[in-house]
Amino acid sequence: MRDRPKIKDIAEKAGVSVATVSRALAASTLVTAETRQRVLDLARELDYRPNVSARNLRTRRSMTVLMVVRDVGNPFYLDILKGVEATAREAGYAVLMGNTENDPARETEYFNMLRDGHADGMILMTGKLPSAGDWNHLPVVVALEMIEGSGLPHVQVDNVAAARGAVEHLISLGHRRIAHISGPVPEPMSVYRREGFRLAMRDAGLTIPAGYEVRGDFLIESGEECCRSLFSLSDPPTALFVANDEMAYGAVHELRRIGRDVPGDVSVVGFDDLYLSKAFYPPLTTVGQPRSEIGRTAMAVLLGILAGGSEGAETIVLPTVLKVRGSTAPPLI
Amino acid sequence: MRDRPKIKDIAEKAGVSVATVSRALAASTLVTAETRQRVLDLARELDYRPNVSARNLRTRRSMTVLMVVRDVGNPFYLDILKGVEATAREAGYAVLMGNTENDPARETEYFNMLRDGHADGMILMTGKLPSAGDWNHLPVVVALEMIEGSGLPHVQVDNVAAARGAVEHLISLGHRRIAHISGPVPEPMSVYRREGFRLAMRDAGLTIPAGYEVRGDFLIESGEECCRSLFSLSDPPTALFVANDEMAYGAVHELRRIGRDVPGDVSVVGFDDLYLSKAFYPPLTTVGQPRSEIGRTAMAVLLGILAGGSEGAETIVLPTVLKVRGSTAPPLI
DNA sequence: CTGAAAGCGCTAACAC
DNA sequence: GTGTTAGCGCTTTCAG
Repeated sequence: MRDRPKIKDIAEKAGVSVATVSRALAASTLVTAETRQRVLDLARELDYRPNVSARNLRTRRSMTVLMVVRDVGNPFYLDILKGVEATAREAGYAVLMGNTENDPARETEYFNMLRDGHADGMILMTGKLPSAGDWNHLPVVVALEMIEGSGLPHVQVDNVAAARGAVEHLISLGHRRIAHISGPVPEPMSVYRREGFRLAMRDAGLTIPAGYEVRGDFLIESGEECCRSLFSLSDPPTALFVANDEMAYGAVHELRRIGRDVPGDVSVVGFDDLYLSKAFYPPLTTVGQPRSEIGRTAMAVLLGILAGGSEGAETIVLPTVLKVRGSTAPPLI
Repeated sequence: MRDRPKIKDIAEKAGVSVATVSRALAASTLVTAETRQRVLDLARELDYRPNVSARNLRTRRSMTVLMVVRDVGNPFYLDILKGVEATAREAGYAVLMGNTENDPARETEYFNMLRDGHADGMILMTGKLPSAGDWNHLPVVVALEMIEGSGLPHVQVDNVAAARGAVEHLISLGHRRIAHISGPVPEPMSVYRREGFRLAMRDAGLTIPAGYEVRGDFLIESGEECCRSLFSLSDPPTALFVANDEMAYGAVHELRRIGRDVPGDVSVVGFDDLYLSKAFYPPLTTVGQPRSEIGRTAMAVLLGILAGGSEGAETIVLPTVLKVRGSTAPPLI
């Protein structure tokens, strides 16, 4: 940073004005090919790099986007981040990471970064907006989660339909006593997946016994605990639809501990298809989300907004795929 | 961004100069407590936020650091990122993500971001420096990997000693036919872990049979392939030391496929202690790295450099812990 | 303690 | 086509 050559240095050496250099660098048509080449050569020779702060100040853009998640430590976000990153860099944008850890103050703080010029737009995956303030006109794309009534564009999957499909798979195998380990209801995503479970059961004419819906928090340990609770019932289930893979890992772990074979005694379906789920034992049947594509699409929508395009609060729904693997089988009876 | 209040607006309303407002906002001692309060109140009222581009241009700092990895999609980096992020934000720094995917052009590009003012410093976890150019005086901290002769500060673990400890664990259980699935030698980290394997074997007076060292690439699939190669030997091993957990998952997968029980027939030790390794079946014995602390420490060292402190190329070595779980047991014989 | 004024390095009118 | 000039919004001398 210290003593870096600036446009003025190039201008002097080239015997032209700073404006011409700026134009040449910007590949403007308003320059002779010859002067342009001279400037370019000089720039390379001096190892010139434009100062981004100066450029940002002048253009009022930062060429940076903010990707905000609840927990950077969650592997689920990885492929999404990768998709966002790839699409962003193709368009010349850098990606800043934001991590809220469910702290309202930090949620607000990241929104403020949009206003102080830190970033031009945001991909929001926390599922919530700061309580105070008017955030609706900001260049924000909601991904993964759903913020009802926000008027913001969304990129997501149909959690209800996907969950329903997963439960229908269990039903089609012959299961009738199916339990659900849900996420942290009443968060929308958890509610949707539970709703899919209920719809599938209802459509098959099956009732959900008392105690067959237990609430977890998406972490491995809570999968174990919920499973324990389910198998202390007098009439335990033969199949589990678990709202995410991590809790499914925990559930399988617990089942093994209490001596139940998966899928021999109990079938288990997860949700998300984390990349380790196929290496899991038994390989986990689960709902695959197109994570990388969610990231790419969300970024593409954001780029559209930043380019001054679509103001409409479109909702893009991407398809899920049920990955049938080794953790599901027909019931014993 | 549009029509945001600026310092000038506050100055006018407060009836002071912009300089005074700037000072008040910076909590300078050169302002009366009273004027300061007036400015602060006004700032809150107008919902003022300083423009970062302007500030960065003037101060010649971006208050941003760059964290560069080979592959953002690798879960291994998660806790490190989390540690970096936490320490960075405490100090008022934002974290930009860089993803090289082993592309030399991108590696150079991220270094250039240091020079164009995009970031003030960098935490480098790719294990390599761009070939051309003089990067040694830049505020860069190498984490996780080792770049010999770079003259840069490092934050890492002792891979040789850790690997050695893992193999000694297998030896102490009674194993003598121990094989090693290595990472992509000759990358330093892979070489070190293999070196630890060799030292432990040598010290125990054990020889390494031909074909007992196979080279993988750190991915699940290569664990499977390497394992297949090992168990097509006429005299296969009774224990495996695998250079990372992902390949260990693949190896266990393959062992199961060919009908070998883990740890009954074959013991397996991994390296990294990914957070799913304890939910794996069998729970994986592995070397735990203090990932979050690596991130925090690397960022702390970088902050020290940015504060104009230590120029010395210190190397900080953090401790590893062997997590003995269910994938290792004494050999059958 | 406060104000006036000078830029940080760049882009974009506006002239020629 | 090219040069001149005026800022972008902020911090920081330098006077007072």
